[in-house]
Amino acid sequence: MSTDREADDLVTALLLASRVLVAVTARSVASVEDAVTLTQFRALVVIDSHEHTNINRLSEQLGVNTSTATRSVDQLVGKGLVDRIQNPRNRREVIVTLTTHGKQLTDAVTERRSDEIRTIVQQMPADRAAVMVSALKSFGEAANEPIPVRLADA
Amino acid sequence: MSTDREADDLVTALLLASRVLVAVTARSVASVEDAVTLTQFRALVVIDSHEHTNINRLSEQLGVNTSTATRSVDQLVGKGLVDRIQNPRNRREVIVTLTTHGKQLTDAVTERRSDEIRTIVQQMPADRAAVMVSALKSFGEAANEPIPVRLADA
DNA sequence: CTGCACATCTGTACCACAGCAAATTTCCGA
DNA sequence: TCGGAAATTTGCTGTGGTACAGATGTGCAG
Repeated sequence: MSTDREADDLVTALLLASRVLVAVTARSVASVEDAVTLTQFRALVVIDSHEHTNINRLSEQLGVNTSTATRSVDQLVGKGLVDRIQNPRNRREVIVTLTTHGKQLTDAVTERRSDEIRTIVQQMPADRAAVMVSALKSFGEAANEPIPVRLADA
Repeated sequence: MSTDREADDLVTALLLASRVLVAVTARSVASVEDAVTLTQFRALVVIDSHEHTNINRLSEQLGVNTSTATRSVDQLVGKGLVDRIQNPRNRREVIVTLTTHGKQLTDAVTERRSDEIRTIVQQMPADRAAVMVSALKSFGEAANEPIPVRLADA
């Protein structure tokens, strides 16, 4: 970044955009709150992104006790959204994976979020939209590098 | 937007940025989870943004029963974060406002979020950052117009 | 003044979630 | 083989969020 002034402007603009995107995300998650609770959905997302995870790592990712993770998985199994599989290499471990039903649910949330974002994007002037893509990619890349905070509570 | 192709690229880029910003927001909120729960914090945010709100409107904004809103306010009052004030015009109504302590808490969260965003922004190439501000403002404005979804669960 | 509607609060009940402690099964190194 | 560590599960307990129904107090129209 060149000047502090420009940086402040960008931070402010991102704060504003952040509110919009968080609200969009909250709505998309709320659309499946009849099927699963917020905690259960967070577990689904972790399982989706870390295929073949066990209870321990799941609990770490969620920042909760292992017993809590066990019971979250219990409920998700009961709803037919995930499967418990014994690891043949290590029978102490349980591997948790999404069922097709569970995958459909997480995909539905993402799709709903995409739809809302697309609706907004279509209202934007073309010239602004054109320059935004590379800038956002750059932002995403910049975010991946630093990781200046603890991961537990993400 | 000009072409569908460009629109899809932008939606994808925004989905990526959205994940970053949601994670940043989640961390900033988690930093005060010792003081208040997530639901209580959501109430604080509503009260902060809609100064002089009553229990009914608060419950509508949160999408919960009025009794739930009453009890959330109970707890927030107990923690010294909000004040109940009898509306002199209408003694049926209770006006809820943030105490200075409550305001400090919500501000602290925003500040933490700004700090994290600033850290990311400083990693970006200057040329990308320069064009991003106007584009993001345009995005924010575009989001305000449509409101294609119900507000209750925001 | 009376009755109805409104705003809030209270009682009750239920479920999700959280952690701690203990039990069980399994793995692995000595 | 034996003992400790690891992974999961289960029992127990507490807190919080939520809704429904009902009580209380207040404003307002007739």
